[in-house]
Amino acid sequence: MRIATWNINSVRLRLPLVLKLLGEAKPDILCLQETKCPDAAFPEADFVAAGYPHCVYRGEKGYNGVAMLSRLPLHQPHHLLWAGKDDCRHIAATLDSGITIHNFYIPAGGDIPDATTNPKFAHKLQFLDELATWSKTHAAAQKAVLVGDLNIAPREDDVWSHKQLLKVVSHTPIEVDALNRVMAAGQWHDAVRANIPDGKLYSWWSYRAQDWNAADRGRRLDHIWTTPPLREWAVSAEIMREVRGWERPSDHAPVLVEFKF
DNA sequence: ATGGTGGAAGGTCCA
Repeated sequence: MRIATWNINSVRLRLPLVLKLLGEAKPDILCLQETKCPDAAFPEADFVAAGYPHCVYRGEKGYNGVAMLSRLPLHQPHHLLWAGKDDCRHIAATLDSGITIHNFYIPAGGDIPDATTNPKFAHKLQFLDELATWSKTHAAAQKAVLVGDLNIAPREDDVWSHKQLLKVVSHTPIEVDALNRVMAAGQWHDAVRANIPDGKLYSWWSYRAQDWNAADRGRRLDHIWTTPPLREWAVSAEIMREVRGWERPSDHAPVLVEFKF
């Protein structure tokens, strides 16, 4: 089974790219973030026609939005409220095997890494704090996969320059510590780094570079984790960097993990 | 130190 995650930055604008990815990478489940699409306008019929008959999605106009496209039946679709909002940053569903997939879009956090002056950063930290609390009681013993745009690059080799990004939201110590607390609380296992342990690895490159590929100032913001019962089942991982070079791309590349189940 | 781009809007906000 192959599970992929991709921040698509408008599922309607990039519908042809999603269909191309489904055709080329053939994931069994593709989790999307930033669909920016109300549910009534979600292009479900296109995904059904492409061989993904089981779709769950939660969107709103303009911002946020998460979805899962699946070849396999998805049961008990649901979501939880985070940081006191109901803003389409989480959706979950369970496979026949009893494995639950959680798809998250964690707040980006704004520009200033200070929770006292920047409400967006405070929101991000509150979301992470609640995710840690929830992970402690709901994750470790379960068969679960957590994927998504977590908007944090935790390791030094998850960013192009650790030193230059220490004060840049997505790689500040306060965020990295918060994400590490989530991982510890749920005993979450990083299935991507477990399979690609060494070297620089990115899943996002800014639109603001003249040549994103040549500059290569990326960050690994998108993640696929498992709980301990599934950790040995994740046998390979890939970040599809070439997709960032497709026409009118998302600024994120898809991340894919293959499981032996 | 600054500004750079892209999406959904139809203002600006968000990333």
